[in-house]
Amino acid sequence: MAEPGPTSDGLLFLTDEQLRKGIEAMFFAYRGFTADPDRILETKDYGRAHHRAVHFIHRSPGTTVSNLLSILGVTKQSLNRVLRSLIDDGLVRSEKGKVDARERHLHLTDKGQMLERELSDAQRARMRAAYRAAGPQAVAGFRQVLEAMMDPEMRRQYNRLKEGG
Amino acid sequence: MAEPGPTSDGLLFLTDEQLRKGIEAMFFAYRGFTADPDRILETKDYGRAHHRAVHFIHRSPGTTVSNLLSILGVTKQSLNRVLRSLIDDGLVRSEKGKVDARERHLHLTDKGQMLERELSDAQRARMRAAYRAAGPQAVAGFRQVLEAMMDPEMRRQYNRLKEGG
DNA sequence: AATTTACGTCAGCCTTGTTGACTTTCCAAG
DNA sequence: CTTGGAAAGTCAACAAGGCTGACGTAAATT
Repeated sequence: MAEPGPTSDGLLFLTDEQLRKGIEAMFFAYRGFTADPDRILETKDYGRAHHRAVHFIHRSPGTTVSNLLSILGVTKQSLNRVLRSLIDDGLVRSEKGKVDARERHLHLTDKGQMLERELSDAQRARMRAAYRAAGPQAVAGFRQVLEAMMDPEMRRQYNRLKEGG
Repeated sequence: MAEPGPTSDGLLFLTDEQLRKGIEAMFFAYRGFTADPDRILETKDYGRAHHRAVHFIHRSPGTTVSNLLSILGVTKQSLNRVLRSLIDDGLVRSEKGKVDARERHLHLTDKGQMLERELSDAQRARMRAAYRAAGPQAVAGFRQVLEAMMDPEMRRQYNRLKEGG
C-alpha cells in the first residue's frame, strides 16, 4: 500500500484512495466521538444540541447569546429552544448585562456544572485513550490536520477559544 | 503552553486543557468536513443521509440493504426513505439477488455516479488541502488517532472497507 | 426622535432519526 | 411439502433539531 509521502516539488503524493480512507475515518471516528455523551444525554432527555450549548457556556462563562450563536452556527430560534429548556431545568442561568442591558450573559448553575462534568469526563476519557494509543507525534498531527480542515471562520473561533477564555 | 509528551512510565501527559482542544478541534473540523457536500446537496434537495448512502454504495457496489444498515447504523425505515428517493430519482438501482433473492443489491446508475463524483470531489479537495497544509507526518498521526477513537465495531467496518471491496 | 441591536417568541416547515405493526418474499430445516 | 424465520418493504406516528418569516420589547446608538 502506497503511503502518502513528500515529492520533489514539496507537495504530497495523495491518491483518491488515501483521501477516501481519511474521509471514512472522519465519519466513523465522529460517531465514536459523540457516542458516549449521546448515551448519557439520552437518559436525561437532552440531545447533542444541549451538549454543545453546555460545553461552550462552560468554556466561556458569561458569554452572550450572540456569541453562542456565532460559535454554534445555528439560528437564534433553534438555540433558544435548547437554552429555554436548560434555563427552565435550572442548568443555565441567564442574566442581563450590566454594561449593555440588552445582552444576556449565560452561566452554568451547579446542576449545569454537574452535567457538563459528566459529559466531558466521558468524552475526554475516549479522547485520552485514543491519544495514548496513537502516541504524542500522532496527537500533534491529528490537531494539525483538523485545524487545516476547518473553514477560516471556524478556525478563528477555534483559535480564539484555544488560548484565552 | 505544555505540549503532550511521553513520560517515564511510557504514558502521555495529557491535561484536561489539551483534551478539550482536541474535542473542539473535532467539532469545528467536522463542520468543515461536511460543509462542501452540504452546499451541493442543498441545491439538489438531498441531505447528508443521501450522501452517506451514495458514498457507501459507490464504495461497495452491489452491497445489500442489510450491509448498508450495519454500516450506517440507522433503522431500515430511515434508510429506506432515503433509498426510496434515490431509486425513484434514478440515482440508485436495486436488484434482486441471484443467489438469495430476498436480498437487494444496490448500484449507482450513471446519474448516481455523477452525483457521487461531484460530492466526493468537493470533499476530497478539502481533505487534500488539509493534508498538504499539515504534511505527511501529520497525516499519519491524524489517521492513527481517528482510528483509535472509533468504537471497536465501527473500526471493524472501517478496516473491512479499507482494503478489499 | 428615529433607528438599530439583542433577545425572545409564535407559527409552520423540513430532514432524519425513532418505534411499532404488518405484509410479502423467499430460503432452509424439519 | 410445510412451516419457521430472515430479509426486505411499507404505513403510521412521533421527536429532535435544523430552518424561515413575522412580530414585540427593551436598550443603545445616531
